Amino acid sequence: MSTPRRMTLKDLARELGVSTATISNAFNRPDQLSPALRERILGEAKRLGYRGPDAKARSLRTGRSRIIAVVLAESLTYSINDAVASELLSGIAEVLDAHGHTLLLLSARQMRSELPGAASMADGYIVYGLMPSQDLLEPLPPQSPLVAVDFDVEGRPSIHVDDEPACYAIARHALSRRARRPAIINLRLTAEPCNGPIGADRRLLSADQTITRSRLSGFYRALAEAGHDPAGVPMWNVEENTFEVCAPVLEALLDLPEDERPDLLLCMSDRIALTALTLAERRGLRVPEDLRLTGFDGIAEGQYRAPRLTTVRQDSVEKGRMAARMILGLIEPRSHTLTTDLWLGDSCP
Amino acid sequence: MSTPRRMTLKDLARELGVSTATISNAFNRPDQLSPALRERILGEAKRLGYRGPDAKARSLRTGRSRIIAVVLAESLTYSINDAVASELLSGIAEVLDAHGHTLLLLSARQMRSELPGAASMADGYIVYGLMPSQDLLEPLPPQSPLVAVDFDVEGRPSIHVDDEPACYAIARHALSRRARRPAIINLRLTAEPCNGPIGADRRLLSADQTITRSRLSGFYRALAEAGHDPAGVPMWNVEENTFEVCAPVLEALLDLPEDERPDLLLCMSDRIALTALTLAERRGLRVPEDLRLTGFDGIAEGQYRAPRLTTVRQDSVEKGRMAARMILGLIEPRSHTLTTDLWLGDSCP
DNA sequence: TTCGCCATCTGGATCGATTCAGTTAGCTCG
DNA sequence: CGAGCTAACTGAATCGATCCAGATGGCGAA
Repeated sequence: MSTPRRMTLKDLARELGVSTATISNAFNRPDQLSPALRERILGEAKRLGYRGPDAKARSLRTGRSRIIAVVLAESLTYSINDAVASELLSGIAEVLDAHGHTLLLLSARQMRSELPGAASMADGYIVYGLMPSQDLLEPLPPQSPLVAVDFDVEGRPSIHVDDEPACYAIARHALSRRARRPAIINLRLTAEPCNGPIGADRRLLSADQTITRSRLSGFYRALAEAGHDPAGVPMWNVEENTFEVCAPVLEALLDLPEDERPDLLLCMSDRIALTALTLAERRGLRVPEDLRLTGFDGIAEGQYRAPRLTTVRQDSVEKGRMAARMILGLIEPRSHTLTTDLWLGDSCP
Repeated sequence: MSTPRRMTLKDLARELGVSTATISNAFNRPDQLSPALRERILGEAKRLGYRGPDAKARSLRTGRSRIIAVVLAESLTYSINDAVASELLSGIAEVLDAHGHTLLLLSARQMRSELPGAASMADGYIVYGLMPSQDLLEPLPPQSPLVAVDFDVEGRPSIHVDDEPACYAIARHALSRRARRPAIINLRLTAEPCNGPIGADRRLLSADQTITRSRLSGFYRALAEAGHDPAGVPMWNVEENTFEVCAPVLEALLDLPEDERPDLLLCMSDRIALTALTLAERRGLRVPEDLRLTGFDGIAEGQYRAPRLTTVRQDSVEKGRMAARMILGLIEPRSHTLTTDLWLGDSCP
């Protein structure tokens, strides 16, 4: 006889001899009916195994699903297994949960012309770190709220940290002690994959990823100020902010003959810097004596290792909270730039 | 004047002079109408800006939402920023996406008596690594499919790896070279938090987390076989599989006087072992000469560092794929145990 | 010619709630 | 006493699709 059809609000109304509107009110608007009746309804509901109004029906009727979709750049593996992204997500989840919403996870590669499954029914979209040039946002319902994190979308609010000044500051600090041969290790520049050294032709101007461009621009400013020709400073690219992708690139760099090997690495993330640290130690290079390193993000691991990482601390949890509040309409949707702190560690004293 | 009301299937039908059923078929059942008409409908739909059938309405009518919820133990911060969990998630996402489903993320702490927001409308639930004793699953709709990963739920399919034999094998290998003072570092044992050394009273029998119990039991078997009294082997607990939570515990352990300090650490995860490795190096302890280490999971980072980690490799991506296939009904829902590989590295040769 | 069949298309009931515009009863107040 | 008001509750339309049970027409076979 299969399943005995889930009990509906109407069944419960019939059972209790009241109208469906009253049942609905008992669940959603306590002030619309007498406490006594409400008690009786909720009690009977529990007794009869009615599990509350059906979410699918409610979302059709009200037009709201209580789902917020988070669109992550790249694959989920990459985006999720990353201290920064996971802090962002937990900040988002914290606020959503406190307001009865849930989080749908989408990766950029799912942004085909038609959104998969239920993605189109989200009440809003938080989009994290896409490349502006890839126009992946077209399939999103144009009317729904959208907040961009770490990049910009024309006409939409976005949340950033002060990447440029922060990178200027950390690079300035690093260059206050003379560097014979500084180098920049940067995160993905463009949609086109590229691991390894980058020629001057494919640099700042072509940088598509917003944070990469801002951070780079901060580094350049400090380098120029310190008397280096930014265009002449070696730059190496890593496609993904993971140990396994960074490692080969950094190994190639560290295996350069001593007179070509950089003595200062301005890294665009702590993950890169920590990978460099691990690989340097393995080669018997001393940090900071033989190699100085700066990071970005301020992830916990960087502060536990010896030497402690010199880095820029950003509060990704707060970034997530703010994005969520904005998408829920708890604060005015308007672009924000959060501040960061310079953490002087031992990797670049 | 607000928004000019989203165009509906009915509007499109009127516009084209066909029935709504035909429009619906054009989108969902191409074989139910002539190719020519279908062409015309899809063309006109695009021209008029009709973005396809509304997901909310569809899910009410069909009873399916195309959403699969993944319930993660603990907070999202902890669960997500973990190589194993993120591999699991990406395996799940890969399969879901290929079949037009999307992934809703829930944390165990959201499992209150009423599921938040749209969580109750999921078509199925994949639950990861909860403690069986905390009965968090009660709020889930009892009829919907459920797959448990890394633990068991009465009467439901689950997916495991062969924790016990794998841990037996790696401990047996580790103990084949005489250990003066082995110790076990294990993941959370019970719902009640506990970081640090654990007395014999709160051990195997009280272990609530399924994988902890299985792994521990494998270690015990090998220890007993090697002539150690398992109950006498020091055991230290870490609450979370993160650098920042493991570090203080391991620091306390490594700072013991030399004659009390373990010379072999059987760790329940690579994260623990890698943290131990980092902290040991910082103290000038040589691995494996002064301290031997084994891990579990086979995460990438462990194979890049020197010394390479001796560990048990499990395929978490495949675990995720299998869970997703099961929940979508692509394979028979039945408990599975995946096999693992022993990877002999240099941390415990 | 007539019958049956298939391909194609249609009408309308239905999914399970929410919500708005009432209705009723009880109470207050001049 | 009766008008007016409010609190408490109701009936029915509605959200936007899906999908069953037909209706229609054209074509081939007997």
